[in-house]
Amino acid sequence: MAEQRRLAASVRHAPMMAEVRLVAGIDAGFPRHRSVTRAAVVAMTYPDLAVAERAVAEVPTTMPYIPGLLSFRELPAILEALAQLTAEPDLFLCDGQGIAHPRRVGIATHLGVLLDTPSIGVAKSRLIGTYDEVGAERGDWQPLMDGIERIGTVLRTRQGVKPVFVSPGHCCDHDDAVNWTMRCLSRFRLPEPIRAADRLASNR
DNA sequence: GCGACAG
DNA sequence: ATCTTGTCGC
Repeated sequence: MAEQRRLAASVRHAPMMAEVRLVAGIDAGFPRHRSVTRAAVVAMTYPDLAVAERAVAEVPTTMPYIPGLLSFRELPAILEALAQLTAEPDLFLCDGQGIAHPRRVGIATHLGVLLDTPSIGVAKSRLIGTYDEVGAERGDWQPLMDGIERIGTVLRTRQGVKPVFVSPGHCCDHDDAVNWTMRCLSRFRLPEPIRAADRLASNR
């Protein structure tokens, strides 16, 4: 937690200005008894969303899952996979929270700060925060709040499915987080880069 | 002391 | 996250 408080001081949120040509999805899986962590990175061109490069890495699991400390469990494998990547993505989409975290350093933020690259957290469920019911249409959203502070957005990415929890990771703002999530969507609940990384990290 | 709790 | 059986919709 002390490390997270230190990282929090380096986080920047300002509207993204640089153009995005390559978006990378990040995810991790735990094959056979969780003793191994497998991370996957899939870089896609934008706006075509065509796979440009992929990387997978496996490392021994060293930490249990502890709510609020997820990045320390998954980042070692993720950094290993990123080291194998030839290209340098302009933006990272991570499976998990950005600043929608007790100390504002979810896995997307942690990764973004380490790489000093724009990143966005797209989580399938809530870690912290309160929000009002979200409209049923694709694109409908509600701010995710922690007291008086806005920490993210609860976004309906598709009609008839549970909304996702989007939050800025590093070097972007709430609008960027929502806009880039929407731009990387096809016909499913999660953005294409994350879906691709998800499949690579698990199996199939 | 009692719940809540990304993946 | 992972496991596992069954059901729903296109």
